[in-house]
Amino acid sequence: MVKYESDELGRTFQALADPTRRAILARLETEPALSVSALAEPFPMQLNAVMKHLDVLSDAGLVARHKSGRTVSVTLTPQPMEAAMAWLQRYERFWTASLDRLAAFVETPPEA
Amino acid sequence: MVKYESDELGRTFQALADPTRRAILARLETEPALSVSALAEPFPMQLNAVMKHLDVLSDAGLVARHKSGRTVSVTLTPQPMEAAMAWLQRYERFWTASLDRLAAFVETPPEA
DNA sequence: CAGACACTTCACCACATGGTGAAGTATGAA
DNA sequence: TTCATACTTCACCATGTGGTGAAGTGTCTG
Repeated sequence: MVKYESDELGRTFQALADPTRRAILARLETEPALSVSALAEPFPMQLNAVMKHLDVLSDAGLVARHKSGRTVSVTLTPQPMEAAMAWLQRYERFWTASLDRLAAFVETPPEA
Repeated sequence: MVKYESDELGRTFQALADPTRRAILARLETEPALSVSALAEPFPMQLNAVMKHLDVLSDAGLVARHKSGRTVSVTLTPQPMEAAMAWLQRYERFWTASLDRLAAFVETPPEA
């Protein structure tokens, strides 16, 4: 279980897997620069916990923190999502054009 | 840390976060129905470990298993990816049209 | 039936994750 | 200088995750 590799895409998906983190990103979509405490305020958890989520998000490159004075403002840097979208896009054909073909595969014997 | 909720989207992203599982899905994209052992063969781990990955993938609804005789064939059922794509798509504007506007946000003081 | 084969399940392990409370560190204000 | 504010870090905890080896189950095959 070494996980020494960089695996950018993995960190992106991992970061997106938590509902709290998705909520943080969703808030930053409409309010483009929020302080850490403003971000944490709506959540039913301690500031520490939100900090850890922010650590995961910035390790994944999805947000950036900028200290100005004693407040730290968090901004969206969603470029890593582009790679995630691109990865998913390879499967798009399965739920658009050839859904019936997929259904056929599902019923196909294993040696086909 | 209850995690009682269903959180379909979270399970999807969680399933996609592991490189082994992404490799499994990638293989199923081109070879639409593979047996469990055929799927496991290229990986440097025991069959058990691959089984656990398949459990995660089928819990997320990304693959289906169909037993026929003593072999089990695994097929791609990537519908949950559609929701994941849709979620990501909300952020698409940030890396296409208004990248310069994003850059401006990054430099904006926190109270803006 | 006996045995191989394909898969599943069980018990276990090390490390990651998501939370807590409490203490620590700058920085702005009185 | 003193104190509150805004984060950060530390120590800890329960549970989840990704792997192992070994045993169990159902299905062909000789």
